[in-house]
Amino acid sequence: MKRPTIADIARRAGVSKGAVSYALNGQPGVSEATRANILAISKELGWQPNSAARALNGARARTIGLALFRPARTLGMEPFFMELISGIETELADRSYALMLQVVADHTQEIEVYRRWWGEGRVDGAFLVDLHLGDARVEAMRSLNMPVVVIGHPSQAGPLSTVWSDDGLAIRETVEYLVALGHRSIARVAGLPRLVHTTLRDQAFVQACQDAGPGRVEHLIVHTDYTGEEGARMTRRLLSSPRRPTAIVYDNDIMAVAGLSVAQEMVLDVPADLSIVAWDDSPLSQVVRPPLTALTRDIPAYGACAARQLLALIAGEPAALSVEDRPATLIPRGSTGPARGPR
Amino acid sequence: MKRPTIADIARRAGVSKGAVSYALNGQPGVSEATRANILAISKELGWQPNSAARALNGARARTIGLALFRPARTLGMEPFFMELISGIETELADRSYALMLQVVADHTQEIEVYRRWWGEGRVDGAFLVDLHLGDARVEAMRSLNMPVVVIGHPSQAGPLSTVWSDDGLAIRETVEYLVALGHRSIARVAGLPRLVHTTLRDQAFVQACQDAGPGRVEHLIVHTDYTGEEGARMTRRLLSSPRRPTAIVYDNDIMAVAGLSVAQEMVLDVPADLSIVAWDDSPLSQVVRPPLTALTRDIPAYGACAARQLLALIAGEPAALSVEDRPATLIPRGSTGPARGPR
DNA sequence: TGGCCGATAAGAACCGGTTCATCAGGGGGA
DNA sequence: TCCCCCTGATGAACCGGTTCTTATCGGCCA
Repeated sequence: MKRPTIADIARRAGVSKGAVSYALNGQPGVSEATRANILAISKELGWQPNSAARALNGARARTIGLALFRPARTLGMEPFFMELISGIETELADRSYALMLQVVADHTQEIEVYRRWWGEGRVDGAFLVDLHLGDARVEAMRSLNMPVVVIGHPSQAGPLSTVWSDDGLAIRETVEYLVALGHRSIARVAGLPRLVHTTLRDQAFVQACQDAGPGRVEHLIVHTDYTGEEGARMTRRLLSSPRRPTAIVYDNDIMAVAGLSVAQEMVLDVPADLSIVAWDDSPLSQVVRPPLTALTRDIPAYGACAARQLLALIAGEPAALSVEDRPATLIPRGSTGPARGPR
Repeated sequence: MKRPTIADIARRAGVSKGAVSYALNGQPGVSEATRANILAISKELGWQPNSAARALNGARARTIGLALFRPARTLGMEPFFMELISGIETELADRSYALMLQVVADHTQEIEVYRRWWGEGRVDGAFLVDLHLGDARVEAMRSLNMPVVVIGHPSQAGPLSTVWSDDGLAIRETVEYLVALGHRSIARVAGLPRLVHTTLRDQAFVQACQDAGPGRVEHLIVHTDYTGEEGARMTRRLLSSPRRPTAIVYDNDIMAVAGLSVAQEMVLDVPADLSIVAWDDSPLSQVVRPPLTALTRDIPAYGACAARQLLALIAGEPAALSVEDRPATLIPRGSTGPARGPR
């Protein structure tokens, strides 16, 4: 009861293997009558192409790789990756591409995994996420000559194709909104300092505050590892300092929620005493009291965009080196309001 | 600049393809001197085995499949799957197995994907999650004869191997705890009614309430789709009813947090007026005020356990049909307390 | 010195497809 | 009537490994 092969079909139909191959692939070289007969027999036998045999002839693996370097625990917390993956999937599923996923312990292992996958012909291309300054993965992927799309800002991506959105714009919008509300001391609780998008957001944040007028807006940035614990700790520190900020912008929703809890624990009213803005919207942000003002973006669409880009690259189609997706937009909710008091 | 093959190595070493194959796979048939030489050359050339060619000889694909039927959006919200996947990954990564992931639109498509993957020899086995009553996937997988591990209770899994934990026990523990705190009216905000684990939890919940003594504890179950919106809506309904429960047990943390917000919005004190318990712990549960009492389990460990089971099945090792993982345990936090008032 | 055995290696077949070169046969044009 | 070309189909080579069969060589023992 083994799986039928094209040789079985050929025998049944009384033709050669070659004819069967042509018939099944819709290629010329067989008459319509024979083709119909072969198709009928293959259906009857329940034939499925063996992808290994096809791959051996230089065909695509029809699979895309994604190695994620994230501690297992944080993966569960951050909706970002799951949403990104589901967005990628929507695009891949249509063309019956699969996604090969592996969680890795560090970037060295990540490179190793990609090298193996590519070397073994298991994937046709891959994504790179969370680029940091001087990222070794860029050079490694370039030398592999594997189709790669970087999900993130092009600045550190070298010759690699990128899909990105303008975080600076979103930060600027946020700062201007807070300044308009009368805030004159704004803090930013940022993510990992080495990541490209963190530094870009940092720069944009500082710039936007300075642009509000010389010495008009005090600004402060602290870095974290994205966890709620760190977010809470940093918030506690900020709120205990003599020059307490009246608004805090967090780099993800987990930290924003943690920060909100700390504020309430310290009997501060949000938004009267403190305004809070979260980067990345999620049900979490909407469910707390007050609901959080958030920078929202369509992450699945972002993933889908990256997938399209990678598929085009793999197909050898002409594709832009860098594709800019829509920037995040500010959704004001209950956690932001006018700054209280004089000054 | 093509990828080197064993033929290239053979030529360089002046030996036959067969000898190279034996040398690279640590099999007898070549002298130690030749083996060392071949290994050196293969390293120098940067040779990688072509997985397609290996698979063609009946070798394993060294890949496991997971097709997920979940609306893209909920995937991002629920930490469960990401944690499960990261747990599976830890086990797979060690043996350099990869995980093939695909998000599907319904169970029919899920079966189709598995049939294709298996037929094409792309995966060696697969997981089945979220079994529902009379699930067509069970029969489909059985007829495919593909190694499969069901993640969930064995009751509907037919002849398929399962990895599960005793949800009933956890529910019972929770109810007994609430009853001991003096609660006499307990509601359960459950998940999708057709899922096996939902009905099992439902039954256990009712049983535990009845076991507290005839007519002693009022109980009520409402079903939802696991979203925060539904959780909020149901909570609002429960709390507005004349016979308001003094404790609510939610089937996930998202709904529990949403429920907490609703309670606070209705100016009820948690836990004085209402006790809240969440199924599945997450940073989310700990970050809100008060932190939620939760049924916590080690989901990554659960996934790792399932992965071990599946790998054993694939290897043809003797494996138990059904493996029971540790049940969830109750972590009391600030959201539960004594029921207020008389009765 | 001849014969036998084990170690080592070569060579070929095979896995299941794709693709190229080749060929038979029939129809049409000169 | 002859020749050419096109269609439909065949058979073989090939992809990159694994594995089985066969061959060679050297050493050991009688």
